[in-house]
Amino acid sequence: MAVSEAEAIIMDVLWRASPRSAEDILAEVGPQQGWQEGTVKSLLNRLLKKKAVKAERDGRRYLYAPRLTREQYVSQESKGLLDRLFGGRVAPLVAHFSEQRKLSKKDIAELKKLLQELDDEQP
Amino acid sequence: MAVSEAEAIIMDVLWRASPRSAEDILAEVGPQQGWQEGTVKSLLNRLLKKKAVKAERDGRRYLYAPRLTREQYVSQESKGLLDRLFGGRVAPLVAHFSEQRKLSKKDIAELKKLLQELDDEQP
DNA sequence: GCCTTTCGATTACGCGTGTAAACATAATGA
DNA sequence: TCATTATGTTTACACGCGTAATCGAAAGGC
Repeated sequence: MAVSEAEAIIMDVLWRASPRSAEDILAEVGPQQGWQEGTVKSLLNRLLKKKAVKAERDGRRYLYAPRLTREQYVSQESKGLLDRLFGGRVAPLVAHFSEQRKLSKKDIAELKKLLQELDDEQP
Repeated sequence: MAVSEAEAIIMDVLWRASPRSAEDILAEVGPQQGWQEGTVKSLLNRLLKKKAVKAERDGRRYLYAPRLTREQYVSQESKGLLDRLFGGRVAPLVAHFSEQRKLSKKDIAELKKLLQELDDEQP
């Protein structure tokens, strides 16, 4: 089963640093999201059930760590969107952002460099 | 409120051609999705409630047409993903697909052309 | 003028989600 | 030792979604 949006916020905290306790996670995400203890605990339990995180006992409490990597998650999500909306092809996606004026100077520069590198590695 | 995934499939039919009757939509999408009449009608009603489609009476029945454009929908969805996963920047997204070997020759060629055109229009 | 067919509208129902309260349990402090 | 605290587990509840069955009304057919 898929990691939901609220769950992904918890994952984000764990991707930044792990393993960490529930208290620790709450401290980082609670104030910002307006979540309280029970909410974070529930989300952690659902993530455990989905095998997206693992928990290791540390005395009285648990320390949580990702099992699903950020790369895996990002891949699933972006492939889903690419397939649903752009026929699975990257160029139309970029064209869309270009039309939407969502390409910054920096993006353009980086994209050029990226394409250059691709040329270099496959002569 | 957001257009859900099943609803988006109905929208797709309407984006391809509209206005069309519920019967018509069912014929196109039912067999393929395994949906039957009631399902399509419900989805249409939810889309009406969300103001994503409009309905115009045609004798005994209605003809449905998009109110939300495909462009709008695609923009919302892709901006959402971009912001959530790539800090709102396009280059990292493309880099991700590149690392994932999801860039075809064709993509690369089109991207080069796109960047070239961007250079041309802003000398 | 009724009966059947054709549409749309309403209602239903199980499941996941967001958000937590309530409960259980073990450790700790008085 | 007994109440309190700290943690995790279970239960709750409203809401949206996927999927339809049912209801209601209008339009023809006879």
